[in-house]
Amino acid sequence: MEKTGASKPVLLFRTLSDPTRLRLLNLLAAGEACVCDLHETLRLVQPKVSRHLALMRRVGLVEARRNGKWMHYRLAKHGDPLVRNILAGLRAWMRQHPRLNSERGRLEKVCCRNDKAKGRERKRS
Amino acid sequence: MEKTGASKPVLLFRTLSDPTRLRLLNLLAAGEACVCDLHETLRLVQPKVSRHLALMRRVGLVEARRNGKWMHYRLAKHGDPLVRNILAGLRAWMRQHPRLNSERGRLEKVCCRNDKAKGRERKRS
DNA sequence: GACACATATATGTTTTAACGTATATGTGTC
DNA sequence: GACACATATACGTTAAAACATATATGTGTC
Repeated sequence: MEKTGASKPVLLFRTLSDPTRLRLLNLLAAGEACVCDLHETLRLVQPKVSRHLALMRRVGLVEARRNGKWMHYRLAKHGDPLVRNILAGLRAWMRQHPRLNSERGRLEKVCCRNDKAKGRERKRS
Repeated sequence: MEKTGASKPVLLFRTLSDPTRLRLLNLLAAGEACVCDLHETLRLVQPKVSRHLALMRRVGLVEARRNGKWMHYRLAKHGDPLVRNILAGLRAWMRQHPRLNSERGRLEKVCCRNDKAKGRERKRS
């Protein structure tokens, strides 16, 4: 392994080279979110979202935090200048992309709705 | 096609997510080079190098120029800030990578040697 | 046109990654 | 412990990428 020495950026780029993962990163750029919000916003089946999040987590792009039944994902704080640089460029690109912007907008609504549901659930107890 | 709108960076990242292509970019970061110099430096079979160069050319990462029998490849001038940003970060990373540095060093020697051969060939005519 | 050399592409095969679906794990409530 | 819900993983299938090898193209020389 690691014959040519370029394996770290290769892994990074490979991880970024999937539309679903970029859409997830786009949503997470707006802040922390739980899996249900993400998969509902993107209208993707839950295992698909979980799988991609797990992959990005292994690579160190995102971090996770459990809160009761919910897993909250967020962008990782990247010490590596290469990663920081690339993510900054990517976020700039995403900000001027209509469809991705509207997905971020949709996430807010979904989050809101789900937070209320969670609230109600807690009230019942 | 283009359902989520993130296809451009996806293509870019996918193109960058291969060790051979990164090694080629690393060599081209030092300047123009012809296919024979590249495949000799990396000790890879020629079709493999040609294939990867063709792919990067289609994506717009590199440009080519024919000079007699030889095809010279160079990094493309990237108008797109995303590409520029990413390539700048990548080059910075490569510069501090020993194995990639030594490959760039080897390229110089190979180039030198091949240029002499080309010169001799031209002299013969 | 015949030949040599540099480069490109085509072909068949193998590897890798994404997918959908099913199922497992983990947590809170009763 | 039984159940409901959120999330994760396992499994079999399908699609994409990389590969080695063979062959085609393109250019210069005679």
